[in-house]
Amino acid sequence: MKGSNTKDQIIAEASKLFLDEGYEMISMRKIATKVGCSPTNLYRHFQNKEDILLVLLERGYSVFLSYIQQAIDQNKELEFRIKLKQALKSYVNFGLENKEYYQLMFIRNFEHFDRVVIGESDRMKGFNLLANLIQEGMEKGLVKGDIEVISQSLWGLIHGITSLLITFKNSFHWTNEQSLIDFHVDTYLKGLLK
Amino acid sequence: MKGSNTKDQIIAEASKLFLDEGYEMISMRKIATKVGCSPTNLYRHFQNKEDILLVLLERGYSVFLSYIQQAIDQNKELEFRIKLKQALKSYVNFGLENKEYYQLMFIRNFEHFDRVVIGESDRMKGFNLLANLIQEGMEKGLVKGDIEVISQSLWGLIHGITSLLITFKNSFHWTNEQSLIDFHVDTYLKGLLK
Amino acid sequence: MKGSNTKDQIIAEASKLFLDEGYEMISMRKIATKVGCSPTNLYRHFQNKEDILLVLLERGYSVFLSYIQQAIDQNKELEFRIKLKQALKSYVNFGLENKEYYQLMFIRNFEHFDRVVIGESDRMKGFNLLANLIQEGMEKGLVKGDIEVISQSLWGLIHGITSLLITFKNSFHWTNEQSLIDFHVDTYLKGLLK
Amino acid sequence: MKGSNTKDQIIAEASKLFLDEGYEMISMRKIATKVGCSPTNLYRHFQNKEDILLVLLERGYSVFLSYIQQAIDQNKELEFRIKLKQALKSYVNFGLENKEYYQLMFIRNFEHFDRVVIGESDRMKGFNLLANLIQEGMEKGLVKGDIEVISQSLWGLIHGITSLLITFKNSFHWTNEQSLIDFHVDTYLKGLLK
DNA sequence: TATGAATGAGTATTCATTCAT
DNA sequence: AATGAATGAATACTCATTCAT
Repeated sequence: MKGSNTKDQIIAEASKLFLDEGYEMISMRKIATKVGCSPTNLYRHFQNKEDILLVLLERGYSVFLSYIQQAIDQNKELEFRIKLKQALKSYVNFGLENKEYYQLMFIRNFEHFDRVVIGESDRMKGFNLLANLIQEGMEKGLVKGDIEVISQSLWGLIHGITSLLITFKNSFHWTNEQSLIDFHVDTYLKGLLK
Repeated sequence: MKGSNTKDQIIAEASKLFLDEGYEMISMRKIATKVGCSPTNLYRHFQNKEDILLVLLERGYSVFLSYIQQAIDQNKELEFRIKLKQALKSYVNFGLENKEYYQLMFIRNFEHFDRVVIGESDRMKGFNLLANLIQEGMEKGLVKGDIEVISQSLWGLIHGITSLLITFKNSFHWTNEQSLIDFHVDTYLKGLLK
Repeated sequence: MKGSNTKDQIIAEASKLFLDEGYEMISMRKIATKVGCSPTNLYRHFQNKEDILLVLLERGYSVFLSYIQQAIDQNKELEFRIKLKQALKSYVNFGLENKEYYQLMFIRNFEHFDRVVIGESDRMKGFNLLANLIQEGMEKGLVKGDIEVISQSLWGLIHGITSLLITFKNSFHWTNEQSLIDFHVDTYLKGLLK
Repeated sequence: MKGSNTKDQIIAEASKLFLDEGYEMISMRKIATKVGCSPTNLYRHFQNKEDILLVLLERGYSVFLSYIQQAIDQNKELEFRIKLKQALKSYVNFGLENKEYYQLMFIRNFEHFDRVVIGESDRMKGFNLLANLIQEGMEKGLVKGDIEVISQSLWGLIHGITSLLITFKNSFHWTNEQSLIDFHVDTYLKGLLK
């Protein structure tokens, strides 16, 4: 009828496997076995292994952007501090709710794959949404400093907590996730704003 | 000193290769070629490929701890804020000056390798040095809150900026590194400290 | 006429591909892509890949025989030397004007394909037309010697120049084709005929 | 001690297989099986499949040149006609005594393999030895015409009989090989000389 | 301290072909 | 008359590793 079911299955299994064991450790055979089809059949749906990753990344970026955009849209009319905080939390939540995507998009670096560079601009789009917010804060006199420095620092702030929670999710004793994130963002914003 | 020269060469070449192309992409043959010896010879010095990584991680943790410890020792007598800031900056500098180690220790996750778990306690030691500092700040009344939450947030803060600078060192236009780090830490500490 | 258009297209594309890259290098998928249909569809028109080759060879032999026969018919009443020369030139021209067929029929050897043996008798028919001519020459007292030896030598003569011109058409600097062939045949016939 | 025995074995088995079934039909596995070693081991001795072919061709060209050169050297002082005939027969004999080499060098065309082009110049060397002989004949007034045309025609003469005897060795009833070759060359030379 | 020879298991990928529609 | 989905078997090649020397 609509999209092939197998293709979706492949994406689902591949993203799980890629996160759990790493892209290079996963063979087409392993994916096929999980999906329950022949390795050959994977090539009906994707040009090659890299192509699976590419499609995965594209989906990831699209979901990512919708997270950020939605947070900004929903809090349009609210106070700047709240709007900014919600956007930052949205970023972290995207990561925690989509660990596979986050890892592939922001922790691993696939730029040596030529075709993956496409994704770069998508990563940029998300970054720019953040930068625009900061710009707004500066215009309102709530934020001071170099907009590039501030944006990059903010990215570091939220990437740090997100990636740690993903990478060491099992090997470190984390306090309650949401309080940690709240504290993290609040503390930084207390220093940044006004 | 003691260890053979070849062994050091192997570690040097392996760590470069592991960072540049990823642990899984590097074969024993590639390492041997770089070192200029036979693949077989690697096995005289290391049990297997995983063992090279293990030794590498051990060295990395040792260097890492010395960075943090030194920062704390050197600023023992200074104001708490400065001491803390220097410790945090030390962490970041360790990463930037030892990108290979940092990536293997904090960005990649090798916990599926049984023997690597040993390293966990070393990572913990570094974390505890930080936590002790916070403890000191709390005792002095300069910091308030849950010590675990604060330590983890602080780790997120500095891991974020460090890992971004390493992972996307070529594919993102960064502002001046040191000013960025200064701003990053200062802003957060402004919010954290009394 | 009768056969579907697709079947002709398949034969046309397949023979080009087989010559350019070799029978083994060409996959059903490549043929299908060139034709612009699905690989599956090839099997509606041919039993399998070998069958495509077989049909191709059959067509080739039929064209081949018509070349030789026509040369003989058209020069029936002329002097023997001219008749023979025209027949020989016809052979060469068949090759040069049908390089794909010539290569498959006379340069490659597909006798390990059971079904291809059928073609053998066709190759024989062409050979026999030549032998008959020689027979005629012997009866007229113009040619002397063992008819088998002469026929085989003649075949070698024209096969040599034809196959070289086809196989090394790009990698050797040939003089003018037709003068070369004329010289080739004339020189030999000068030695052969009375 | 001297050269690895396995390498020679590989070359021996590969050349047989390449002739019998064709380069493309032969897999590394098949070669390894014949040799009695693992497929992997082939890669210790050759970079890849193409490299086996390349080494084979190089050996072939070297043997080929020695055949021709020897014939010329040995008959240096003899009458031109005999010298030329011996050179031509040498060419044919090289083919018949080294069918695998001849097929790979003169019947198949591997020029789409970049590295094989090297061989081109070697093929040229053999051709030039022939051309030089003709040149000598022309200087002695025994041969008349365009030297290029004559050389190419001569090549066609001997390639034709050689390649037919190799390609259709089993599927055609040949008269006695040596008488056929003698007749073939003699007839042509009768037309060519004086 | 080092290496050349070797291998079993694995890699991504392509093959000719079939089947249900 | 044609196709999309699928596959088992094969392809060239690379892997980490071992063993005899």
